[in-house]
Amino acid sequence: MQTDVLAGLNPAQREAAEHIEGPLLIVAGPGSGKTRVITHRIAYLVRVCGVSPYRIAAVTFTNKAAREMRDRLERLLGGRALELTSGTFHAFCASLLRRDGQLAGLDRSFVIYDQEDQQSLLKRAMEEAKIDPKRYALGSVHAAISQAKSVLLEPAGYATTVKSYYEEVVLRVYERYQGLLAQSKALDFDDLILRAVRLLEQSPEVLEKYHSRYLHLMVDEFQDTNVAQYALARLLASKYRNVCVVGDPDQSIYSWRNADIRNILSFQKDYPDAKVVNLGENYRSTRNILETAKNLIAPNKARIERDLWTSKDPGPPIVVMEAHTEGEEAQMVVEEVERLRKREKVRLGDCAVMYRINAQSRALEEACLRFGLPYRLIGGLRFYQRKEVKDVIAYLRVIQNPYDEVSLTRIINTPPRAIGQRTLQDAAAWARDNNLPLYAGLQALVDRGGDGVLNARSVAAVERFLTLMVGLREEASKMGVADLLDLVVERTGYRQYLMESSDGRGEEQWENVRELRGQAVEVQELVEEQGLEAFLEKVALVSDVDHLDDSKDALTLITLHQAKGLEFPVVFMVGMEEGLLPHARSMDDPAELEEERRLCYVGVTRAQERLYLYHAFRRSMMGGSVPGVPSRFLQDIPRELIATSTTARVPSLSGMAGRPGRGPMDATAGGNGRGTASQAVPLKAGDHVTHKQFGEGIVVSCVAAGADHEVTVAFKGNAGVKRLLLSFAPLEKAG
DNA sequence: ATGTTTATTATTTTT
DNA sequence: TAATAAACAT
Repeated sequence: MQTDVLAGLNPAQREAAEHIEGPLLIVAGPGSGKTRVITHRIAYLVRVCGVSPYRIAAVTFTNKAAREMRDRLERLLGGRALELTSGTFHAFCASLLRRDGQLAGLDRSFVIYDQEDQQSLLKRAMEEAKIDPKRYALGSVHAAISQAKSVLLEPAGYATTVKSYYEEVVLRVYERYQGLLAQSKALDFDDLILRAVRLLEQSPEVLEKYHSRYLHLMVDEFQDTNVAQYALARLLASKYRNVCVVGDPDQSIYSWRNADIRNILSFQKDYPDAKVVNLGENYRSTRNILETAKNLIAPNKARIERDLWTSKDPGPPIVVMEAHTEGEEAQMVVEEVERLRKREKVRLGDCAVMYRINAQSRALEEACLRFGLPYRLIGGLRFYQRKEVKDVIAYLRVIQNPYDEVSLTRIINTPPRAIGQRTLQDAAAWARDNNLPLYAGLQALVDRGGDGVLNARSVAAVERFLTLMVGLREEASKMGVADLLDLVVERTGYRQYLMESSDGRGEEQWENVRELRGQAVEVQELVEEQGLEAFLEKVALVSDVDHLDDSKDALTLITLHQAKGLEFPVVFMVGMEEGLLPHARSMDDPAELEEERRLCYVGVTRAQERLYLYHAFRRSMMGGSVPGVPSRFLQDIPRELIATSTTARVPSLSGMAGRPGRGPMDATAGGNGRGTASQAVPLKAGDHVTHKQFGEGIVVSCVAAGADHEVTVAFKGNAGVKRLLLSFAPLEKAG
C-alpha cells in the first residue's frame, strides 16, 4: 500500500511526501515535480495514514492551480478528493467570512470589490477627504492602502506608523475608504484576508471550529504569500502545527503585490523544527535550458544558492536573435513557429510567446493574423473587466446587496435613463447629509418628492429606476441566476442598449454577456438554491487564466507573470532589451532589478525543449522609436549554449558596415529554413548554394557560432543578403 | 443630459 | 501611438 502511493517519486520527493507530522518547508525548483509531491503527499495522508480528506486544506494562489491539484488528486483518491478543501486564499477567506463573519459584524451578503471597484470607491474617498488627485495619484494611494492591509494594518494601526506627510494623506483617505466600503457592505481583496485573520484572532469559538476541522494545512507558491496570508496560515495551523509550505524564492515575482519572500525566513524562525526538503532535480527542461536558467539567476545577491540538475540531454542550443523592429521580431517568431510545425511536427499548442508587457502582444497578434496562425491571447482585455460583463454583474450585485454603491452608481444610468451626473451627485450629497446609504437616500428623496434637491423630472426618473430594481429583487428569489440574468438584460433594456449602441461592437458585447450567462447556467446547475450568491462570489474571485482553454490548437501569447506555473515545449521570449526586461522602472532599484531577473528566470524555465530569445534593434515605444540595447540578462548566458548571436556582427559587403544589427532588406532571415539539413563539412566563401525559399546564392562567409555555423549568403534577385544558421537553413550546395 | 474635443499618460495584475 | 479621462460645447 505504502509503496503504491509513493511509487515513482524520487528520494527527495518521497522524503517530503512522507513527512507528515510537524512543519515542513519544501523548496521546489522549477519543473521539480512540485504538484506531484503535493498530491502524492495528500494521497499518502489519506490512504496510508488514514486521515480524512475532509480534514486537509490546501491553499493555492490561483483557481487553476487549485483545480489542477484536485484533478490530479481525483486520479489518486477517486471521489474522496472532493472532500478536500482546496482553493485560493481569497476564496477560503470569503467562505469563512460568509459563514462566520456575522460575529465580526459582517453582513452575510457582502460583495467583493475588484481592482476597478476599489479604485472608483477610492476616488470618491479622495474627493471626500479633499485630496488633490493631481498631487496624489490614485494608483499610488491605492498601493499604499493595499500594502498596509497586507501587513495587517487597519487605519488605527497604520496611524501609529505614519512618518511622512504623504502617509498622513494616505491615512486620511484610508479611513474614508474603509467607511465607504462598510457603507457599501463590501470587502476588497485585501480585506478578505485581513478580516479573516482578525476573526480568527478575536473569536476563540471560530478558531476552535477551524482547528478541530483541519488537521493538515498545505500552502502552495509560498514565496508569493504576503504577511497577512502567512498570518492566516499560522493561525490555522497553530493547534497541530502540521503545516507544509511549498515554494521557490527564485520564482518570486509578485513583490509589487506585497508578496514577501521573507515569509520563508519567518517560517524557519517560527518553526525552528521545520523539516526542509530541497527538490532540485528538474524533469521539465533540456540541460541547455536548465544551464541557461542557472546562469541567469546566479548573479542575484539576495538568494540562497541551490543546485538544480537534470538527467536530460543537452537538446538544441538556445537561439538568440536580433530583429530590426518589433514587427520583424514578431514575424521571425511566427515564421519559426511555422517551420517547427512543418519540419519538426511541433503542435501550435506546444508553443508560447512570452513578453514583459501586454502592449508587446500587439505586434505578435498582427503577425499571427497576417500569417493566418491561430493564437490565444492570455490577459489583455480581460473578460471580467469588460464593460458589458461588469455592467450585468453590477445589476446582479445591486439585486443581492442594494447598499453596493459602486455597482449602483455604475448602472443607475446605464442604459441612459435620464439620471445624469448632476442628479446623482445631488442625491448622493443629500443622502450623505442625512446619513443614509445611497439606495435608501434615493428612496427617501422619491418619497419626499425631491425635497427641493431634485426636480420633478429627476424624481420621476429615479422612481422608475427604483421600481425596476424592486421588481427585479422580488423576482430574484423565485428563479435561478441564469434566468435572473435573462430577466435583467430584458427588463432593464440593457440588451437593447448594447445592440443599438453606435460603435458597432454590440454583437460582440452581447456575445460576452451570453458567455457570462453560460457561467451562470453552470452555477445554477451546481447549487440547489438560486445560486446568485455563489455566482457573484465565483465571478469576483476568478481570473482569466483560469479558463485558459487548451482545446484548440493555437499559439499562446502570454506575459511572463502569467506564464508562471505553466510549461511549453517551445518558448519564445521577445523584447529581451534593456528597458523592457529589465523594465525601465525597475532599473534603478537593485531589489527590483533582482525581481526582473527572476522574471526572466521564470520565463526561461517554462521551456521544455526549445528556447528562443529575441531582441530588436529598434523598438517603438509610446509613439517614438528607441534603439534596443540587448538585455543585460543575455550577457549571463554562456556562449556555448547559444546557437547564434546576430548582435553586433554584420556582413560588410552590403554597404552597412559599422551599423550594428541587421539590414533593412533582411526582413525574414533566421525564421526560415529547416532543422534537418546539417552538413558534415561547413560551407566556405564562394560556394554556390540554393535555398528552398530564397533560391540561388553565393556564400559570403561561414563562421562558427557555438556548436553551429552561421552562414552569410548573398542571394540572387530581391532576397538580398541573409545570415542563416547552418543547422536550421535548408541550404543545398549547388553543383 | 449627452456628444465632442482636448489632455494626459503609459509594468507586471494569482485575487 | 492609442486609449482613456476630463473639460467643453451643444
